[in-house]
Amino acid sequence: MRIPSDAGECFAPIAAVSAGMPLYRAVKRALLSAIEEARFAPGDALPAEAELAAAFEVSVGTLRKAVDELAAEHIVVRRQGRGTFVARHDATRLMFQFFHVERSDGLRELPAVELLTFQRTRADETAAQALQLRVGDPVVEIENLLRLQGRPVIHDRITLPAALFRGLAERRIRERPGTLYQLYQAGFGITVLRALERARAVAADRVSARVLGIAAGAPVIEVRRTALSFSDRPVEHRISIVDTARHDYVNVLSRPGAVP
Amino acid sequence: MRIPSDAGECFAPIAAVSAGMPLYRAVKRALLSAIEEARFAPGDALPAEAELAAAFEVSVGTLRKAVDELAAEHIVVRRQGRGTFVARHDATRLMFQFFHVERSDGLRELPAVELLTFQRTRADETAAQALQLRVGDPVVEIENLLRLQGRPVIHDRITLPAALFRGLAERRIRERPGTLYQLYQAGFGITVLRALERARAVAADRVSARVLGIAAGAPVIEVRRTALSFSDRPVEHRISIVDTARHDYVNVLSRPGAVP
DNA sequence: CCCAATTTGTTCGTATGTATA
DNA sequence: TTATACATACGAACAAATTGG
Repeated sequence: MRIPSDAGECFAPIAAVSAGMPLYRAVKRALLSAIEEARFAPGDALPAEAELAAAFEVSVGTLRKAVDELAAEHIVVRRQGRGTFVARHDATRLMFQFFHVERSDGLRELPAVELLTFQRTRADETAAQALQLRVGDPVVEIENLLRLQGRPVIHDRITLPAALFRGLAERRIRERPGTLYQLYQAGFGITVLRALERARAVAADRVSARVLGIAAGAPVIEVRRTALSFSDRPVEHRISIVDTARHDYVNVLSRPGAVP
Repeated sequence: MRIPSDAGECFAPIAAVSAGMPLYRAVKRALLSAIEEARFAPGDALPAEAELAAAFEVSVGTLRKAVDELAAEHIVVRRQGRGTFVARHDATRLMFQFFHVERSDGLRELPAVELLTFQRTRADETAAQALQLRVGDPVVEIENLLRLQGRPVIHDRITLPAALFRGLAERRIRERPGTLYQLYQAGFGITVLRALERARAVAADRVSARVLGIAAGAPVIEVRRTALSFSDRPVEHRISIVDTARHDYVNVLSRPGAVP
């Protein structure tokens, strides 16, 4: 026996909200808002489908269609027999969704990260534009070196809006147990959902060349990434210098799932 | 009044085929096979959902789930009130699914293509591996120059398995009305469904530098693309040299649709 | 311009299968 | 074993877009 649950307290019947929108989309928005407002934290289970359907006063099929889209966007994860959970960042997700450098022979490997510098400063024009800040707004700048097979391959310069990362200190980065995005999520309630990347070839500047142990002027890829959270809000700007002598920057196009 | 249609002639009842597979997936496979075998050509309408469901002896809901996945993979396109159509390559699809260079200010533009060379030759090791051929197998090599805003930006060297492109002649490429992938599809029954791209930074070689009007040795991005058709069969190998002085190689991550 | 037929899109409700604890 | 949860499948009804008369 089980207490009839509390989904009714969490969600109001929909309908009124939907303006020309299909019902399942209105349900999706409501669920999205609940997750965004942290009424369900990463790792939490959502109420069961039947409960949610009852709370929203929609059929199970409609509720499922809403959850289908959230699952396709990696915002929730479904596990048959267990429940539906708010997606949590982990090494696997980083690897397959956000890490795009692999060995030329195709082998993928988790990078070993070394923090080089940490400083509080003010947004320059590039960072301000990417993060939708004003020039001079306070930001945190992090410089990382990523190694693959012990060899330095990526030099990252990361810019974070200080307003979103209150209390971020060098220690928290050094002593974090998992990935940086796990720290964003667990430590600051910021979930990175997707990212835009633009790459170009440049000659390695002196700093990156020294860090990566290559000749200054060697051709490297510069990747500028803007990481987005809910409502496409930018939460991180990152410039990566990638030594592509033994590694590639990969781009798998159009994989809406398995293509069996 | 309408003749009861011929879907019954095209498809047999499913069930027997499915071995541990969900029914909707067996239906999907059957539809996929029909499209792959060109029983429905690109641009053709599939039979109506009700017809297909009747032919397969499944419910409309099950049929819809199968078609949902095909639509998500861009293999078919649905149009409310009109029907479901086998996807056809066009400039828009090229632009959004396969063309990843855009101006640094974010503006996208269709490239103007100039054919530089066309020759029949034999696969080298790189091409053979990418195309799953043996070294020395006959291939067609095409060299293209792509301009954006009149300025040369991309130098393509394309390798095609001659066995798949019987009768391909320089004229057909020069006189094609649309994109190269449209020619593959309309002229040779080869549909490019997705592609894998690996990029690295290199110093421009003398040939590409001259073609692109840049200094030899300037840093450029080299993109190696393998285009895949049904069952992930490789049908094209392409090495693109991209001048990223004014343009970027873009990678939009995790966009399973709109994120509203 | 409107109407009717056709087709996909949305929603409902129910029943059964399968994985998990 | 039992209960719970998601996964699959069915069938029906209505909405919305399109087309042609």
